[in-house]
Amino acid sequence: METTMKKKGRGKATITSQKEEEGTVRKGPWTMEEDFILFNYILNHGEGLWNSVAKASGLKRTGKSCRLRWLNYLRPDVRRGNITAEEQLLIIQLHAKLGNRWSKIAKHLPGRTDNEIKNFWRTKIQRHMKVSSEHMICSGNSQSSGMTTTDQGSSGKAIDMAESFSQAKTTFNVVEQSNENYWNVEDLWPVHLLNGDHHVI
DNA sequence: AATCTATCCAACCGCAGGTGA
DNA sequence: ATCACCTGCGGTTGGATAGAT
Repeated sequence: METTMKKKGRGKATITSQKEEEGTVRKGPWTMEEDFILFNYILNHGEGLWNSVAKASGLKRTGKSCRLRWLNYLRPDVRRGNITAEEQLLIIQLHAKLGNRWSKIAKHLPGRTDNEIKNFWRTKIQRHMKVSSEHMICSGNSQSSGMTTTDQGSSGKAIDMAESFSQAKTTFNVVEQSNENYWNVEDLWPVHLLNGDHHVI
């Protein structure tokens, strides 16, 4: 499995203040220790009731934050990186059908999170559409498609995208991501086993 | 080597819907 | 019917990193 966790902090980094240390809500990147606590708690007690999870586990995080961390990162079936060509095609087709219903789209892609798909769409597909749109405008072909780079206009265009995906994927140059500087979620498992729960997923 | 720019993506926020009192 | 709380979703932010200059 490719479930991994980055060692280095990413995303919003809210400096942990003295106040936060003293009991208020913590924000920003999760530490490995927090991941470990949450991971073990959920393995022992199950998912759901996120506010209870946040309180009972002793994490100074909101229930929302715990839920997000679990769903997007710690869940054992999360697949990371390397969105395959087939997955890309599926995303394009589903987006054409469902629009920005990322969670619905994610349900069709086992192991992929709505956040990951959303990020993928925004950073890869939308940009590709923008680039190809500009290219068509430059070459005088924009009149037939009425292109736009917004989501509103992207669904119809996505159908074209799907149709021309075979060619596109050669130029997409997407997804080959490095997994260096990651730690594995599996790294957390042995300790969990030591805690006496052998029902590993 | 230093600086600038573009890209990635984890995590936040606000809102809406569901549920129970 | 109303209120409060919880959960889930979609949009956005901004720090880290890679690549270009």
